[in-house]
Amino acid sequence: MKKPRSAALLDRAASIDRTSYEPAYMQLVNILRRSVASGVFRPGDQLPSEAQLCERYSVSPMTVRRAINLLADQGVISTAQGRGCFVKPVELGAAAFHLAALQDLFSDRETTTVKLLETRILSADERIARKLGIVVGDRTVYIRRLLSTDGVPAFYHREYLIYDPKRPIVEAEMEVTALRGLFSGTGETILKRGDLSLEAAILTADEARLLKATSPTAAFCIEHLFYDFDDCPISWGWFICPSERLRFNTQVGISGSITTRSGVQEK
Amino acid sequence: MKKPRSAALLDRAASIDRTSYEPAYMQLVNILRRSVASGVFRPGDQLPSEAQLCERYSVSPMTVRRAINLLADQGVISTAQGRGCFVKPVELGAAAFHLAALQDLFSDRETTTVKLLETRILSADERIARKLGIVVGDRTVYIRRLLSTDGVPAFYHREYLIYDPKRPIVEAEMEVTALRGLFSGTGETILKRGDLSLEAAILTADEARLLKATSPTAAFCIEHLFYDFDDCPISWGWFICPSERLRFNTQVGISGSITTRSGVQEK
DNA sequence: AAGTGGTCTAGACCACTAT
DNA sequence: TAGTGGTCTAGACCACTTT
Repeated sequence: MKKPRSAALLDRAASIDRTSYEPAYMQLVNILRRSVASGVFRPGDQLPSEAQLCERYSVSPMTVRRAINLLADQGVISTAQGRGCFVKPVELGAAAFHLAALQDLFSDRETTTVKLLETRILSADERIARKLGIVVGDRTVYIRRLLSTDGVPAFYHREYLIYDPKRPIVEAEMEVTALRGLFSGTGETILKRGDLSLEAAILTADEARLLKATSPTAAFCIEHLFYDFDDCPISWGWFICPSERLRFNTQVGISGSITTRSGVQEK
Repeated sequence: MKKPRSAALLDRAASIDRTSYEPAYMQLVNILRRSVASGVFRPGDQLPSEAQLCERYSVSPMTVRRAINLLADQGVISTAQGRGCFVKPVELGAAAFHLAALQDLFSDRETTTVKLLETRILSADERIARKLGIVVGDRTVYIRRLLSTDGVPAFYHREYLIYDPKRPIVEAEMEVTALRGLFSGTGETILKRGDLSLEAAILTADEARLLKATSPTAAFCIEHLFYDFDDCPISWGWFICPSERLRFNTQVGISGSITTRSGVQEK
């Protein structure tokens, strides 16, 4: 078995500032992250043991442990009981594209408008019935919306809702605020969970016309199936957004960034 | 201010099994997750205070704290100092599509083959030079690969590598194992970090022919820019994958699932 | 003032790995 | 056997919010 490069030396200048508002465990996380980012520790290297870190930075084992756990959660290191902590190499499979990009499209601005294109009662065909867990012929509400920011069409939304006169979901669901709340997690909601699926698609002629896009245009299509608290499907639909108006960006590996309470920020 | 629905009652049957291999904090995470999933706690509800949880489940404050932190990390609850812990509503913006789906395309199977379509030295034009941080005319290595699983073309990869005779990256980079290792995080790598960008695209005639796809076909295009340990770009390229051969799936909200050490699993 | 979450201590014991 | 990570205790003190 290959002997891993071991901890040559820690950044001797770095230490925990007890007067800082920043918690000790977070300072330690950032110290170790910087050590990895600057090449003091390379992929495969073994980190100093927890006991060594305790002594070096004058913190208790629980504080070191917390920093170690955070780094492991962030995918920076891997831990192996009885062996040690090791710096992980870059892993492309660990990358994730966050839907927050789509959220930002309209939820940050005050200039978002929703145009209701169509709302009507529709009898469920076999395909809809199967998805929503109802029987063919049951009534659903078919909704088509166009969301624009600053007057530019951003995305097009089609949705089949279960029609239930006992539940006032139709009115609430059609509002702008309902969609905004859905993305930002604010406001009331009767949804417990949802399954999402992302695919690439080519806009149909109708979609291209609505979205004021040149045809043919590539687009993202986000299919959603939402469930209520009884785990019954209540909404099936798609968000369609031209690729040129939405980019998913992410990073893998360690950059020279620091970690804050709310995530990772650029330096 | 609206009074939140408070903790009516915890699942009285649930308790921490001290003989279980499963740590106490993880058992507590799952107990609380199930409470949310089953509707005992609804979005907006306040959870029992940490002190109450300590007493109810006979664990120390640190153990409760750890469970609380995990649930907050998972997006199940939000915490507010001085006020309490509250169940978060479904937030579409919190959804993330993981590239592990692409990784599975070939890394799980033994039947993955890489066909090198082209490898040649290329003088950098203005566009390439800007991306790779070199000057126009500098030599780069242009590589085109086709990755197939079970004989079916899965994705097409084009890449510009910085040509550096001092660094044996060219040989290593061209191997199948290099790509596999890149996705799975195994093997040696000289990459420190990478920026990724996902867009939807329509296959060109050439791409459709190579990928044996009908034209026109929608595809995912994952642009990547990799950096070495000196933070210098060394590789710029694209993975192109027909949408019909790759779907990104994810969930938002709480399902009736349990959490394990490695993430979230279906029940 | 009382209650809440947030941090931290200084150990303890266990399971696992390497020598 | 020694060293490692993994869990856990039983408090302490602080900052913040609500009453």
